[in-house]
Amino acid sequence: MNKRKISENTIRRLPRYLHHLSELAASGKKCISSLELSQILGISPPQIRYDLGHFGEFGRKGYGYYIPTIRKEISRILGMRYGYKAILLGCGNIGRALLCNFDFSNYGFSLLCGFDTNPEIVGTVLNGVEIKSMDDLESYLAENHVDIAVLCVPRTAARAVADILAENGVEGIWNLTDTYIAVPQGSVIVENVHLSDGLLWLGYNIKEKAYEDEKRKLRLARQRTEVSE
Amino acid sequence: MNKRKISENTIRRLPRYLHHLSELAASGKKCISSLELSQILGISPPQIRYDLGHFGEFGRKGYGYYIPTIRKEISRILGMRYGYKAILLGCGNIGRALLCNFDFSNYGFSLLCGFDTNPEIVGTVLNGVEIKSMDDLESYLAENHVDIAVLCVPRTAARAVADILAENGVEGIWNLTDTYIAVPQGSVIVENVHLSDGLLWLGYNIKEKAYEDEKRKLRLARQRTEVSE
DNA sequence: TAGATTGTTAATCGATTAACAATC
DNA sequence: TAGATTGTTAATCGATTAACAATC
Repeated sequence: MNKRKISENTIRRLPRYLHHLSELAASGKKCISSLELSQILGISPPQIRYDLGHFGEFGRKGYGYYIPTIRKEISRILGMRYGYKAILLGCGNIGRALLCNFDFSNYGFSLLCGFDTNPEIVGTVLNGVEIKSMDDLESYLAENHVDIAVLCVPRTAARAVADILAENGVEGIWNLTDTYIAVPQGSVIVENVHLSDGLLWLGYNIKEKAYEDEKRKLRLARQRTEVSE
Repeated sequence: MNKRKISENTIRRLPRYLHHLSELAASGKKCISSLELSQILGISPPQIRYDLGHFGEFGRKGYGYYIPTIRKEISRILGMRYGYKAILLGCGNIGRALLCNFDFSNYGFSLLCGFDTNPEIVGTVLNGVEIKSMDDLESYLAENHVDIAVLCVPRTAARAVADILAENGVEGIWNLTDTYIAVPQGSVIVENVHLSDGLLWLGYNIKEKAYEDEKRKLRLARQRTEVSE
């Protein structure tokens, strides 16, 4: 372990390592080499060793990595033991889907409450989480420390709500609206999910694959003609 | 424009370009330089020019890019004009959220129907989309060409459903379940969204920022002591 | 001990950017 | 024309990987 710079890509890979290691642990596996892990992840063995090497020496030469140790270490690196406090803004379809299905505690977060503007759901409890009025957001933030806001409001409200969050000490915004949010450098940290980007990426790759398949077919047809001549 | 290799990063940036250009178009802007666009996107001007340069010469020297042209070009590159056919698997909370809120047609996709196992919702219509029985999935795929499957089933069913999709000619899987799916090289293309990865990334960055802030505070305190001595 | 596998450096590879000719 | 900005090459920067000493 040394002070070499940790790349953004390394950080982005850590949650993936954790996910697969948890699956392996659930299946009863205790130990794994970087080679075996690389086959599951599609990431090269030196890449895995280098990534982990930024944070310490977690493996054992000649054996590999002990899964419980490495899971604990990655959780620690990701800050999962801090019990970050989260609130959820906007309990429409997406917000409700997260409220009801997403297991925040499994990732070391605790979801304090939700906020919405609709008077019909304000005051109700969804999956054990109370829905408060959006009007009370600022006063709530003044009285409670919130680390992360899960932003699920309509796109038209996204910027305004993000500003309130940033001005009131929220550390991070998990932006699940269908727009991007930009904040000044050094202010709140934003993860812009923007789901549709992944769908468009798929569309591009399907187009390219069809094109490549077509090219290969033509090449094969040409070869066959040449042989028969 | 030439045959230089197009990087994965370039493709991943295209949907973002498109999103911001659409917002600019909606605000009535007609023309933009790579410099101005870079300030909106946080991507360097040469990066933008280089990215676009892979696909053609869309700008005008001395002026910049005409927004309608560049939007059309990026849509074309992403394959948005092919009207890809999509189906949605699993109409639980997340699936329903996408059915009701996600504007597939806005991204050039058409959502044909949904599938679920719950007999109470099979046969119903949600936001104009018919929900069919999961039992009929294979026969549906045999009779209809489907480009993309939006996978929202429970994680326990994810792999089994993905296999059926891959074996029956679906080109791409937009995997919104909370697990990763691996398929053989050259088979169906998978986009593993795995939402929680982004949340963990936020957690890491909050931890690091707190640590950096702490270090800076200590440094300042030390400097002040030295000055007063 | 022999075999296996880590941790880490140096070499390589690929992505970004600086710079500038072309030209609107 | 002068000023602005693209498109593209060459230079730089950073990320990945090959290789191997260390060692379980």
